[in-house]
Amino acid sequence: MFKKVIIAEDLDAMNLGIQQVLKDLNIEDFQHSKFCDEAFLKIRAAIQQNEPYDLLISDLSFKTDHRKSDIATGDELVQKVRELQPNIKIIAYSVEDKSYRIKSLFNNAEIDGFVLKGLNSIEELKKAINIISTSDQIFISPEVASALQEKNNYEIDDVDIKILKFLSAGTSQDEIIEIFKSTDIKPNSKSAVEKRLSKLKDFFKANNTVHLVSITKDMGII
Amino acid sequence: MFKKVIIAEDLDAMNLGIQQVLKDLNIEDFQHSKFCDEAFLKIRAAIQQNEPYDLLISDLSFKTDHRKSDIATGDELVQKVRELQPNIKIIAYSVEDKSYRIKSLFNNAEIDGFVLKGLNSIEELKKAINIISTSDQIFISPEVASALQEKNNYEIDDVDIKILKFLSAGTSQDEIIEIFKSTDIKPNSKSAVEKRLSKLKDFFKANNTVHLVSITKDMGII
DNA sequence: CAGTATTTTACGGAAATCCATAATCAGAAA
DNA sequence: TTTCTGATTATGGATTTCCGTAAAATACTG
Repeated sequence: MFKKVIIAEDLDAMNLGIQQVLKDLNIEDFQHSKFCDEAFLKIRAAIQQNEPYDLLISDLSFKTDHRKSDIATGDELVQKVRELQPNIKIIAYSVEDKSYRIKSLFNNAEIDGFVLKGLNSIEELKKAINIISTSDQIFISPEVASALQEKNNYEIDDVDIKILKFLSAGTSQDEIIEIFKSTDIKPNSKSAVEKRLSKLKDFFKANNTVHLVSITKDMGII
Repeated sequence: MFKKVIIAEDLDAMNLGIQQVLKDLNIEDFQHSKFCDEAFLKIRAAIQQNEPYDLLISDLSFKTDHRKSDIATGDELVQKVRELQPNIKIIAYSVEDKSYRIKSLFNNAEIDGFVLKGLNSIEELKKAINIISTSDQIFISPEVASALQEKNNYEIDDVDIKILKFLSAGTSQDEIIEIFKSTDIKPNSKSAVEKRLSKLKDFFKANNTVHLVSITKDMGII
């Protein structure tokens, strides 16, 4: 079982629930952080003191802080922690149920577990901790387990996401092309951007650009 | 102080926090529901048994249920409860920080308090309960208090929202006009819809329709 | 190197939208 | 009734997006 655990979660009411889980599992040594960068600093300090954490339990969405913080989202935190301490176990604990984002957490940050905050998430969190502490298996809440099986035949790349983000920020296609040209982004012709958009609309079954942006916003891609 | 309280909140981990608050305030008689319609039925039953609730603490967003439910969101719940039992006190307890939606809760459902889930929301919830139980004042978390002061000089009406919703669902302007004509919605000419859109873009400082839908989605209007 | 495939770019017409102006209509006031 | 006012509708042209086709550039293969 894990000896030393850190929790990154900003909602105080939610923190109580997680701490209850750890107490039930007889894990005494845990800290929690309400801010992403604070959590990161604690993890780094623990490594330097030769007493690294075994487990990070992290929320994904944090209230945007008044002070400007280096790490704003749980996704970033998890990513950076994985780079800093490759052997730490990570559980994401979130209401996020968009398969695209969950899959990306497993693939990119190589998290070990994903627990969906929900009606019985406390029990699920316990189960996740048990499984992950005793084996190298991953855990994922049953409601979203299908996310990992979906195979995206078509891969959405960085440029696609850039285009979508610009569109949702009110940039016209022509302006996007200008920006791409001036910042040396590879395919920057009118037709290239148009073709990408058309592929995206096809992929997401969107009737038009407005619809496309609406869908991808809902999915949490942008 | 309140004698009988009901909580509508689906996340089990969050429930623990709220219950802690009630215990701290020596409120013994409370129930919680994980589903909106369940909460509504309990409130109605309590009235029929002549033991109505004094206070409803409700979340706003609920996981969409597998079973189809009559009441899907906290907004609806709060609205219906207010109609059913006008004298009940209602506190909304949510991460929602969009001023438009908060204002609408106070104006339409006449909630008595709004507590923003956050770093210190447990203390705020206590304070809210204290204030509301002893007076007819309203309570609103300081971070979002400004929501009530903003005066929208321009009022967005139902038709505006219908248009925005259709747009974000991929309906073209022409199709919207068709739909409006066939369902007898008052201004249903091409130019009327265009004019409304242009006003909306002006109001929300949107560069184009994609931007407009993106902004209004972010604001929680659609 | 020649030949083939894939990607990127170019072009052009159709469709949709954007936007300003003018005509029409309905209700209120004179 | 007439006149005024504001709201709705109509019209037309500029701009943007949409979408297919084709040329050009690049990569890949034997």
